[in-house]
Amino acid sequence: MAKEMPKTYDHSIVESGLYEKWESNGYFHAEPNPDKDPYCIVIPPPNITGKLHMGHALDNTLQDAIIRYKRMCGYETLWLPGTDHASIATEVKIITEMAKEGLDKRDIGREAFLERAWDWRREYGGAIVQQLKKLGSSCDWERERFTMDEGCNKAVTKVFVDLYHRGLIYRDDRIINWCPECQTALSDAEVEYEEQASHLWHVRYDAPDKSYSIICATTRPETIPGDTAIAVNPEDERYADLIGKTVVVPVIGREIPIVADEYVEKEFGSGAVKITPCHDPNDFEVGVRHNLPRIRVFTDDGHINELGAPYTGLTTMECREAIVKDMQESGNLVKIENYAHNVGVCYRCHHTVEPLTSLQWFVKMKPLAEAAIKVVEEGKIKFVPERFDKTYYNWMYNIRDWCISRQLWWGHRIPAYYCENEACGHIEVTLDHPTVCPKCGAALHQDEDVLDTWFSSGMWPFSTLGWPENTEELKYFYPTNTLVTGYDIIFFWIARMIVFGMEVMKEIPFNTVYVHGIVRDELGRKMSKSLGNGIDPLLIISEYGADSLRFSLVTGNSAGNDMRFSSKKVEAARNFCNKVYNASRFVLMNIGDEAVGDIDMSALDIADKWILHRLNTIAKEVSQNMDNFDLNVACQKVYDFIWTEFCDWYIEMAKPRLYGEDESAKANVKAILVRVLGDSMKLLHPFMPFITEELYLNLPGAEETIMRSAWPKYTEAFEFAAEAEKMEGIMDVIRAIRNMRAEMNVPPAKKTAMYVVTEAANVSYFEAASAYLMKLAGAESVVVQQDKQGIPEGAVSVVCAMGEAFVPMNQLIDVDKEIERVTKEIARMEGEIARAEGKLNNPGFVAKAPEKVINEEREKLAVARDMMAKLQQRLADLKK
RNA sequence: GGGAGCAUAGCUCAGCUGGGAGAGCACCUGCCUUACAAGCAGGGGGUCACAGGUUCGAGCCCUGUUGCUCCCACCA
Repeated sequence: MAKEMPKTYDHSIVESGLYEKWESNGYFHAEPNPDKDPYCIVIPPPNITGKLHMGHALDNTLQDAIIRYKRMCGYETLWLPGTDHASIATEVKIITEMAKEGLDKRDIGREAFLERAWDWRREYGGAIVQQLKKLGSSCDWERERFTMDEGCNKAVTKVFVDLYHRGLIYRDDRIINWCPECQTALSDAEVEYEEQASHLWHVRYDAPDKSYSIICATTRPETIPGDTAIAVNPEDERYADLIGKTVVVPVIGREIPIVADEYVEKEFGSGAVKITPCHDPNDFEVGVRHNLPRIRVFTDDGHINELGAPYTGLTTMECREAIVKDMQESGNLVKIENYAHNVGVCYRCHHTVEPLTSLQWFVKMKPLAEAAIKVVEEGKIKFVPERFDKTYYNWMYNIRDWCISRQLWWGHRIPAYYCENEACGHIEVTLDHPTVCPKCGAALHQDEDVLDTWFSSGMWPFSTLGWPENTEELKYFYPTNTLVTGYDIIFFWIARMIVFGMEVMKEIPFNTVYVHGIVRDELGRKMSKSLGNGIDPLLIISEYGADSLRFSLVTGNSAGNDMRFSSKKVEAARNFCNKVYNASRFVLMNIGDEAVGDIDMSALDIADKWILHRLNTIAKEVSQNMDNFDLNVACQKVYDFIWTEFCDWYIEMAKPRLYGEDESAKANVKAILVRVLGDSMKLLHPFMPFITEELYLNLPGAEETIMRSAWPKYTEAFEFAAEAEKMEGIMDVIRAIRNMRAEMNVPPAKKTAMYVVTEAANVSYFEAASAYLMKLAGAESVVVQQDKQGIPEGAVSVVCAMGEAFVPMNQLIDVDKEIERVTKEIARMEGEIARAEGKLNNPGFVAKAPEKVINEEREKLAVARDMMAKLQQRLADLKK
């Protein structure tokens, strides 16, 4: 096997067949299992319009890492996948596509349009699923769901009907955000704000008899035809005597009252505001308070209607220009100021949103928010990192009613049926599809509108598990465990899931929300279509492999923070794959074809104990980090362990025995190599599923798949703290000798004799490690002793904490350079002694610091003084 | 107006409950040492934004300042 392995890792070979095998063997599948604890993640369902982007890659890498870890830990692990119909996003795309064929959705009608939408879903909805598979996502595809499948439809309808009958969903003519481009209402969350340079137009409203006037400023003169009042602050003396009087709307000529309302700030502008209840949310409230008439002058498609005469038929922008011009002519326009203000735009099409009054369906959020706030306050749901609970509270405390009806066709149609008998006017909201009015027997027709796409995604954690049926899955996996998502959809989605979970299930939907940031481009810019700076994860995967992409997304950044995508980082990850691959190649080449037995724990040498101890420690730490959702730290630790400790040190230290004659030593070192490599693969598997599976399966004694093998756990048997510490001390000596050789320009090939002088307690350790000194520090022979007898005069000394190494190579060295090196060491040691003495001479430190810290400091000082003495001796010898 | 985050090596970023500053990349030196040049060995480089405070001890905790970013609200 090993002999045919090429020197360089090729991800394309390894990553091609594995996923299919995993999937067909059912490794991702979960079933309610009373013998195991459940662990469940529901995927944030990607839109069916979607193509995998870096955000998905990050989001799903994190989920997969968590789910694979938990699976190996022995949980019955379900990662439940699915896609979102994405009502408005999809409809916009389909309409755009149709427009290219010269078609309008109204031309083909609702049914034909929906057919087309389902076709779209069939055609594109699967693409993202395939892309998730490329990434290695271990989802249970047998349980794949869609927000508009039968079960979800049932859940959505039932929740709507129940909330309606409990008075938590209502229909009203209120001000909403209207996108004239998408021709639908939007929720507040679906409006984004952009600062735009504009003007502030100061307009004078005259009294009918011109005996007085009042000046108002506006950023939207096109709303003037809809004015139904002027408001001033009740405390404002300037206008006190005008309250209750009327003025005339310029150009329009209609008389409107002047009202007093606290909402008006005296200091801003002229202290008087024109009130247009139908086209501004604040004005709407003023209108309600003062019982003002509502004159809506905009049409749904952004034009002026007949109530806006004489501007009827113009677009809002044309109207703005026209009315400004007309007011200039009439002399009512007093002043135009430059002014920057925020304009709301549609989050899907980015067209300016018009606030306007419209008959829509709303969810009463205040009562629903209470429970949702409480469970976070009580810590039943935790955000990781914690600070995102503030974002959540901020939204929840200031929650406003949620407009859920959309004037779209692609989505869940609202289960409200209107009696066609106007005299009856009954509205029937029900799960059935009634055709006649239960009150009067007349015909019924269903509401034309569909629900906000986030209404259905809010139910995702329980609708996907079978609710409203009380399925085994629901009982077993709900509440789910972790929800992984970006901070940008806390409002859209997280908040609504918690609300619905508490309202419908009376139970939290998940206990942890792991929040990650945005993947930006290498310059730190948001990836966007308009900038064209998006990086396609699939291209990265084909060039470097999914493992490398995943690794680069997990390491080097912490939860909740944005990160920059860096191809250098992916390359570094690819190099790591190569490293791991070659380590495996080395092991396979050396274990040969014979079976590898168990580790003989009675025959471990110091290096063996060290690597097993380190493996054990890393397994414990990595588990803790995973449990704390510090995935980056966990991944980094595994990386360091494999590369530095296992590859750079242990494999090198294994070579003398592997290439030696002692068969039992050889057998044991093979067993250890297999064990450490195997466990390393397991620890790395959550992050790099493909390569780890491949390399694991090559090892003797491997189980059927790494993904269902047992996660390495801390074991008492591998606890060798004392020996490991000695080994680290010996490694220090090796490093110091290498350092000295490099500084002295000793050719790497030049081997020398070596004498180690150390205290009695360390002699056996150094003797046990003499092979390593030869292999790694360029020794051709090693003598360990407690004094300096027999050491050739003038041998170079390397002073370390655990002992002093003497390397006789007088001819090779430059005495002046050596003096310089030792002098530098002395200076360093002086600093060390001063630091330790400073601490220990501080009475406060000795009195208050923990004993352990004080003892460590004393130990350090003792070692430093000992080393100092040796260094000074050495310097004196050199100067002789 | 409210809230949050960031400021650490040339670059990108880690740094767990406070106990001698780390990684990757880049840079310098030497090595094709039969697992790996996508590599090995060695090295240089940081008043941890600034100012105070708490503490025996602060990159980490508290207060303030400066700069940058983001979210929410929306004073027309």
